[in-house]
Formats: sequence, structure tokens, C-alpha cells
Amino acid sequence: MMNSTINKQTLSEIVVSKIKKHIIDNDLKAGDRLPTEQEMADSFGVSRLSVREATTTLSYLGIIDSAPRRGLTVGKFDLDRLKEFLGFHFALNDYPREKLLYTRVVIEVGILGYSSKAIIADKGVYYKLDEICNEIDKYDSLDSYIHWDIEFHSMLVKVAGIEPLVMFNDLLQTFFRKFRLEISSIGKYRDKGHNVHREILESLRCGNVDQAENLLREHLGCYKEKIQNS
Amino acid sequence: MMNSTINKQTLSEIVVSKIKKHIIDNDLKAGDRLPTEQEMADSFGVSRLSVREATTTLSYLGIIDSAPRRGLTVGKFDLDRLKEFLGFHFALNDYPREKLLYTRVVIEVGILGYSSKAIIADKGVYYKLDEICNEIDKYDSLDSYIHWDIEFHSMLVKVAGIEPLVMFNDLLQTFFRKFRLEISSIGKYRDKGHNVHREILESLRCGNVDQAENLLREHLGCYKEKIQNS
DNA sequence: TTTGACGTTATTGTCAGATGATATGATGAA
DNA sequence: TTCATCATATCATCTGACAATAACGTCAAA
Repeated sequence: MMNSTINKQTLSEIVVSKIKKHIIDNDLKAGDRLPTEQEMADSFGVSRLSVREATTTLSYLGIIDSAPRRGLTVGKFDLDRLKEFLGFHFALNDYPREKLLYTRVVIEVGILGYSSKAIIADKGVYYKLDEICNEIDKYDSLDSYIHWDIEFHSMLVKVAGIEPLVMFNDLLQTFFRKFRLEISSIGKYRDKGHNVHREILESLRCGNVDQAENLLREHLGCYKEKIQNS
Repeated sequence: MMNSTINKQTLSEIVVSKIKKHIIDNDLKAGDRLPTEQEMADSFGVSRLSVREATTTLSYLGIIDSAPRRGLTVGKFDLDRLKEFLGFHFALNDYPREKLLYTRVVIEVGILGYSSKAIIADKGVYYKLDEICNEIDKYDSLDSYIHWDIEFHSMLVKVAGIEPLVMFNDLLQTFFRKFRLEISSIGKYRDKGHNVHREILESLRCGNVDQAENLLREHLGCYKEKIQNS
């Protein structure tokens, strides 16, 4: 009955475009209201279902929010949403483990300067990391070691306060958890009776970023050989 | 009748997850068949409509392809699609630019060591970057400067060969493209009659990674002040 | 045997209409 | 005023149906 143009797209895709256009044309910002689904259905000349498929898609992408009775509003950008897609991307294209390790090194070493500043500026930040080090020292079981090890590394990135990197690093950790379990020999670092994590933390507290970087680089380097034979 | 867990998500979101899970669990690759919408509706215990909202969404992202009579197949998950939406998000309400800049600094500075190795190991890599520097030297117009500037920075990451970072950096560039246009004053670095990019490249060729890091950090730092007043 | 036309059919694409769930806003009482 | 209560608009989901289309099998002709 409609659809003058011979469009290869599905109706919902067309509606998605129209909604995006509507947002841009009216210069809508996060939180602004959109017409109701029924109104759009009427004005676009399609059924509400087609509109619904479009709003569902946009909602999934975080471009709009929807709630009963409140209606549709323009959404705000959400890193978690992006994280989900990237996670899926990671799950499909398996990147070589070596590359994933290098990625971790770049990020974790790269943020140490920011982490150090945060630790020095706020005692609470230091205590949080210190507490994690204490947990690592306990060394109840491999499981708990791995848990707190991840916690430490994640926290290091988190306190740096650069959210996109936190998000990306979280994704990486997901994949490292899997094979951290395969690589069980952590004795090397625990046997010495000291805790690399604490050394790193202390270096950061003293503003000795270079030393922390070297320690962390070496610490992560221990995975490298293990990756080779797997 | 269903929905045992008190999930805050919508049904279609749950179905999206289930389909993604199905793809991962069965290790499906692009082109592989998925169950029909009706089959999924039955097996998930929801109506076909809910499945449809999910497949529409996934189809829009290119995660699945669908065609009448052929059914649903796994598509090639194209990050370009994702970039489009990131760009759209950024057009609406931009993410804190400071954080984006820091992210860039961490990644671009962090990979320089790997880039240097690649440059030294393979003359071809050097020539590629050198050629880009030549283009920057020409300085025809702001547009071309921006284009080759982006090219240079992307290439630096690319030659380092850490694919996950290349991918992530690619996404970041989506955010930066728009705002590089707003910041037009590049004279500061060009007027001196030298090209920072070339300096960085030469440092890397000589294996002087520290110097390259400092140069790049300073180079990117010039954005910082511009971010403040915008 | 190969090839090409043709009808069948499975599967997505779209519609209409209805009910449930829920947050907002209005109403009224303390 | 402030709080509780209720009505209602709007999304969330379902049922059931029909249209459109492309793959598949069939059969006839070369």
C-alpha cells in the first residue's frame, strides 16, 4: 500500500533510518521524548509492529530508551552496551593469545602513571588495593588466588579512571580467566615469599612509576612462555 | 508461563543473548544455518514475535542474515556497523573528550615499542610511514592534513601488529574524526618547519623508543588544552 | 543425460487486534 | 503541605493470519 521506492531494505530498517533522521533533524539530546510507537506507525504509514522492530533495535543499541507509560526517549551512550558487542566480537574471532597478552601489557602498563596519581591523591584508593594484596597473601587456594589476582589487575586499571580502557580491559580479563585456570603454576611468584602485586603498589605509592612498569611488565611476561606451549 | 528468573531485561534481549550463546556454543561460522524463527520460539518458550524482535536486531548488526525461504544464517559481524552507531551516539551527546584522549595516549604510546621493532625489522614498514610523512609535509589543505594525520597514527598502531588494539583504536578514531575537524589550529606544529610525525618515525627507526614516546605524548598533549575550552 | 520451465512449499516479512504490566500524573485524604 | 491511592497512557507480549519470496523437486524437451 505504501513503499513507493523499490527498497531492498526491510520495513524496519527503513523505520530505523527515519527515527535516526527524526532525532537529528529535531536536534534531540539524551532524555528527549520521541513520538509514541503508535504515532510513528501512523505517520510513517506502517504497522506498529514494524515500528516496534525498529525501536527494539535502537533500544538494544542504546540509542533510545523505552519504558511503559513513559514512552520513548533518546538514550545516552553506554559503554556496557559497547562491551557486549565487542565481547561477542572477541568470542567469534579468536585472537592469538600472544596478542591478547600484549594488549594487556600495553593497557595495564600504560595506565600506571594515572593509577599512581590516583593512589597518591586519595588514601582510600591505596587502601582498596592494599586490601586486595592482603587477600592475595592469604593464598587459600588456586581459585582464590586467581580471583584476587584478577581483582588486583582490574582495580589498577579502574582507579586510573579512564573508562574506555576499563571496559576494554574487563573484556580481556574475561578471556584470561579461562586460560589462567589452565596455567596453574603460580608458585614461581609466591614461593619467593613476597608478592609482586604489593611491590607494584608500593612503587606506585612512591610515585616511582618506571619501577612499577618494569615490575608489571615482568609479572605479565611470565604468561608468555606458558602461552607458547598451549 | 515462562520467565523463571525475575529478569529486568526484555524478552527480546534475552532471546538475543540466547541466540548469541547458541552461535558461540555451537561454534557457528558465517554462513551456517540457524534454527527457524518458529523453532526458536518453541524451544525458548516465547512467541515468534519476540524471537523476531531479536533476529531483527541481530540482523541489523550483521550478526545474522535472514531471507525468506532460506532462513537465518550467521553473518559476518562487521565492526563497521558498530562504528556507524558509535558515530551516531557521538553526534548526540559526546563522551568526555578528556577520557578519549587519555585512551589514545595509552594505546598509541604503549605500542611504540612494538612499532619500532617492526620498523627496524622490515624496511617496507618504514617506507610506508615515510610516505605518509611526505604527504603531511605537502600541507595542501586542512582536510588533507587531517586525513594523513589520522593515517599516520592509525598506521603506527597497525604496524605494531597487535590486532585487538588495532580494532579498538579503530573504534576510537570514530569518536575523534568529528572533533579533529573542530580543532583547526594545526599551525603550531607545522609552522616550525618541521614535522613531529617524521621526528617520531626517525626515533623509532633508531630504536629510540623513549624519545618517540615523549614526542608522541607531547604531540597528543596539544589536544588537551583545546579540549578544555570546547 | 542435461537443461530449462514450472508449480510446490517452507520460511521470513508484515499486518490487525487484544491483553498484561507499569510508571506517571491526578485525585483525595490526613 | 504531604502522603497514599487510583486511573490511564504506553510499552511488552501474545495469538492468529496472510503475503512475498526463493529454494526445491518434478517433469518435459533437447
